[in-house]
Amino acid sequence: MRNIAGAVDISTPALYNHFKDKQSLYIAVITDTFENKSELLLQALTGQDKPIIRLQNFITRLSEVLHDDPDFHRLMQRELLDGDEKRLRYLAQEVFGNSFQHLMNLLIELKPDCDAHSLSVIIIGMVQKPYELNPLDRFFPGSQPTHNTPAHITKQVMAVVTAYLENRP
Amino acid sequence: MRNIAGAVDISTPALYNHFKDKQSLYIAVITDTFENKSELLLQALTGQDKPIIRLQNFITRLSEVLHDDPDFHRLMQRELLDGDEKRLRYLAQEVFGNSFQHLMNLLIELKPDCDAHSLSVIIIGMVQKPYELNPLDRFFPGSQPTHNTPAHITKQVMAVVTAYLENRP
DNA sequence: ACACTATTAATTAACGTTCATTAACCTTCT
DNA sequence: AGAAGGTTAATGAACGTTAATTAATAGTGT
Repeated sequence: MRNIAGAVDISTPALYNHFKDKQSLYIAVITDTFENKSELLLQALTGQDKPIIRLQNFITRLSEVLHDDPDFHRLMQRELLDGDEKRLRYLAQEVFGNSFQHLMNLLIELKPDCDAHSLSVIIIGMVQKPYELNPLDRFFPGSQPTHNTPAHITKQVMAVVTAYLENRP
Repeated sequence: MRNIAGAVDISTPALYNHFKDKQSLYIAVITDTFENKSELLLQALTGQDKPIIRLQNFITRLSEVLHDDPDFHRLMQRELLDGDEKRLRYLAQEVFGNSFQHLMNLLIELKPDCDAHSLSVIIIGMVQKPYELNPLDRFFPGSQPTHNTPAHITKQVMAVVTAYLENRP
């Protein structure tokens, strides 16, 4: 609370005129941050384009969001680690549930016999992990900063995913 | 420190007979935990089997490790979020660097023209994300506990990866 | 137009906890 | 004798929060 107050140049108790306590300030931050982002993702998934293009738009958008706003990513990871049940349920149902459902529908359109749920999780993992691993990756052999741009990630992920979607067993 | 002391049934100051301070206790925990796991992964990658089988062994092993020891996963995520540069360098170079290098070599064997670094990160993402998303996923539509077993994850990830590896453009 | 009042939002000072850590001392083996 | 490992009590810092007070702003009756 002292740090936040300092960052906006007011005294610590003045914060309490705007937020009841630390918990409700935190929830306000979470709500504001996540609702903006989920709106962006939903747009990409529900456009007028062909399914494969919508998938690509989603991957690009998710990648951009993670790239442009590292705080969003950190906040998400922190919630996944330590969020209590109530907040996680809110995030799952009210914030990201809709996008996740649309992603699954999209994948079923593209490959009717696929396990849409598992595949959705896997795709999110492919996109997000480069950013997550970044602090470690900097010290890995073969690491290049260009590997963490949305364009590069989209290209790589799409290559893998389309190979799977077009694969007729 | 109080909690840890309580968990091993000694008073808090008694901890200081065994660890200089909280920081060095934490580092001891990290070192112990991660060195065990990286050894397991390295074994899977460097066996006598055919490359594709070694890849599958790696995916299975990583999945098992994450599944059987949730504390390992949490510790890893926490380090990625908040670890200072020194600790991250140690983890990258001394603990996981070797495995990462072997994973890249393996992928180049399987698909010489691939971007081994990006693909390695992507594969790790596919395996790890189901566990990472688990707290949220429980509230998603279509979520099933069986989706988080090592066997299921290995199957799904291998299906996607082999489709990409076998894909001849 | 103007005094009166209520609300909002800021300030300084302080309180009560919790936390990691240390000091001083005791017990028990070798 | 002394090293190892335990205890209780105390210390100082950091943290979230409240109390008491004050300055500024908006609304209202005259």
